[in-house]
Amino acid sequence: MATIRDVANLAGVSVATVSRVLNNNGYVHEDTRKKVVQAINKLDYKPNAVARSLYKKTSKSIGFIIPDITNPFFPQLVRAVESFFVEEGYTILLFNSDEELEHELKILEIMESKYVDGILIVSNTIGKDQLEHLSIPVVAIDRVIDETIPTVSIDNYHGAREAVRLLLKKGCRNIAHIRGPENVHTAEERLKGYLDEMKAHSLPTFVYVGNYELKTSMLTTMKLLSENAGIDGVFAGNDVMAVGAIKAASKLGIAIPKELKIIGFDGIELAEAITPELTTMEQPILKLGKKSGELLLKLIQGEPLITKHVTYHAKLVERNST
Amino acid sequence: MATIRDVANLAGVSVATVSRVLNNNGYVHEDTRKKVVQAINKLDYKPNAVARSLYKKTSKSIGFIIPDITNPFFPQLVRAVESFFVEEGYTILLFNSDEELEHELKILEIMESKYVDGILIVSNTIGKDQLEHLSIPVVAIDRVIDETIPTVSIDNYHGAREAVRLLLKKGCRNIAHIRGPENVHTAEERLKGYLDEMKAHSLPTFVYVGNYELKTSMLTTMKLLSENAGIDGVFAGNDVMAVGAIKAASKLGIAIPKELKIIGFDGIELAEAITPELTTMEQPILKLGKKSGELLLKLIQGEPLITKHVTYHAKLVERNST
DNA sequence: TTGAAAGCGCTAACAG
DNA sequence: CTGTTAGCGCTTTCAA
Repeated sequence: MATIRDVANLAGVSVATVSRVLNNNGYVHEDTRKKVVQAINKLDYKPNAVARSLYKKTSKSIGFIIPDITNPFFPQLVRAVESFFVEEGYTILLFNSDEELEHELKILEIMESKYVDGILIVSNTIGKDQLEHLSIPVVAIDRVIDETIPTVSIDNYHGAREAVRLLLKKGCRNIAHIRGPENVHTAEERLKGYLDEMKAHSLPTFVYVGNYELKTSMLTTMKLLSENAGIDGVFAGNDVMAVGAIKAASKLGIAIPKELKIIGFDGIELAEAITPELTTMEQPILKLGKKSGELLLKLIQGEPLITKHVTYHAKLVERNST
Repeated sequence: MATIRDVANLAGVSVATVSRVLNNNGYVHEDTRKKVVQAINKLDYKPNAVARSLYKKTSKSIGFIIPDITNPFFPQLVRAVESFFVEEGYTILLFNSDEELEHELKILEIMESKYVDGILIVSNTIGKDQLEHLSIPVVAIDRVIDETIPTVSIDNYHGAREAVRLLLKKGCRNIAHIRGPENVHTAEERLKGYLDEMKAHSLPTFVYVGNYELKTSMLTTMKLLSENAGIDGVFAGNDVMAVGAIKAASKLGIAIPKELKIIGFDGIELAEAITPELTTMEQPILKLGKKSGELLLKLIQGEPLITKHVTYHAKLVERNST
């Protein structure tokens, strides 16, 4: 690999001059510029990003921590984030944390030592303390970690209420909720929305704990259906669990949506792939990704954030499961 | 951020000594080591990976190019690769190429300038020429790029034959194939397998071109069913298209598997999420990821590769669509 | 308009 | 066992 020195020698100039044409700053005579460019081409010279990083204390890279890329919610988010930052000349370092705090902390250390310019994180486990002392800008996605740290998320509470409202409108009266894991912020909010909406209509509530996974949800649905006669609607805490609920109904020979109506939350692609297609509260996943990229970039560039917290709304998408 | 010099000053030793305790090489007296360790802790010092990279010409990072993380085949692959390399102390730079050559080449340049230690790539578009002159070890996954470059893939040809054989065994005689995009290696191999197996049984062939996507495949299936009476089996080039075929059948009111049997290829999680669950030729995706990691790591460490090409076999997983 | 030289933080000879 | 020093490849004063 050719270095800046090789280019300088070949062009018969100093490295400083080469650096100037590389970065397009400072004065450099048109003739010398040409010589330098020629040398660059001839040697197929590419500036060494590591050396540059060392000096500039910036790496043109973003660290992105997600729980698990295998969870269908994240591929789209990652894609949106990556697209945004590639445009801006940044590279994405991707880490799966499995929501394990210890792992997350290790990742944070790696990021510090690698001089990442900014951090994007989706986590329930991490707290503001571990993030604040970081000296690297951070934006949280999907889950609010703390008032002080910038966040892009959606209004889970009202989304949940709207989901329940649809079931109500469709005639359901005995609506069960399969909630996401305890202590997970999104799951708690959605639960609260369900509870409040049901209470507002003086209807009974049926809450079962799921873990945002398909198989467990299928089993849970079977259980909840056998334990409670007359359930005519299910609001699942996310789409994956809703799909599990649909599978359960189909195994039990229960007709959807005639006998049982099911609504999910998230708007992942899977919702459209299955039969019947799943009605869901669709999150603007791409927007989440893009907006969090924008906030982080501003932070990196030292601009102040007017609003630290951006909240989007989930949109009802009616399909065939209701 | 504290530097090695700060640590040295605080501990009252030279930077060399600090470096020695950091890297655990060379002699250093137990007492001095202790002083250094204390200073490190006191300052919460983390070695600067960028500076280290510059000197060692290695970055402890791996570049990974995939077409699109949004394609359900890749999350699992990425996860497997990431898990493997995290263990080994490497970081993953993830890039989506959309299979665009121009984009792939730009990514390669970025990787060179960032001193990535190794490259993993899934691509149909790139050729050996652009990879060979690279001076960074490369391992191709899923698709053979060239004899000369190490590859981990599966035997698509025989997998396809086995898929067709199952349909045959189940009594199908008019089996259609929705193939993947033209010029895509995996798609060509699977097509060849289908053709040869059908020919071996002197059965007619029906080939339609898909693009590995769900919606197109659904439309294509409708078309193929309307154009050819008596189709009783469909071998889809991948699971996503098989799901599309199932949706088409369900829209048309065709019973699966009674009237029409469908088999896919890949073994993605979606196959199990839908109803009826999809029979498929399951690829050992995790193994693919792990093995390619192993090969790349050997290459990085300068060990010779005994076998440049590792081929796995897809495994028939019978579910309810056949 | 250009070059010399210092230095980003670290590692690895080389002396001592 | 420890310190001095020369880089890794680049950017940026400071002079010329």
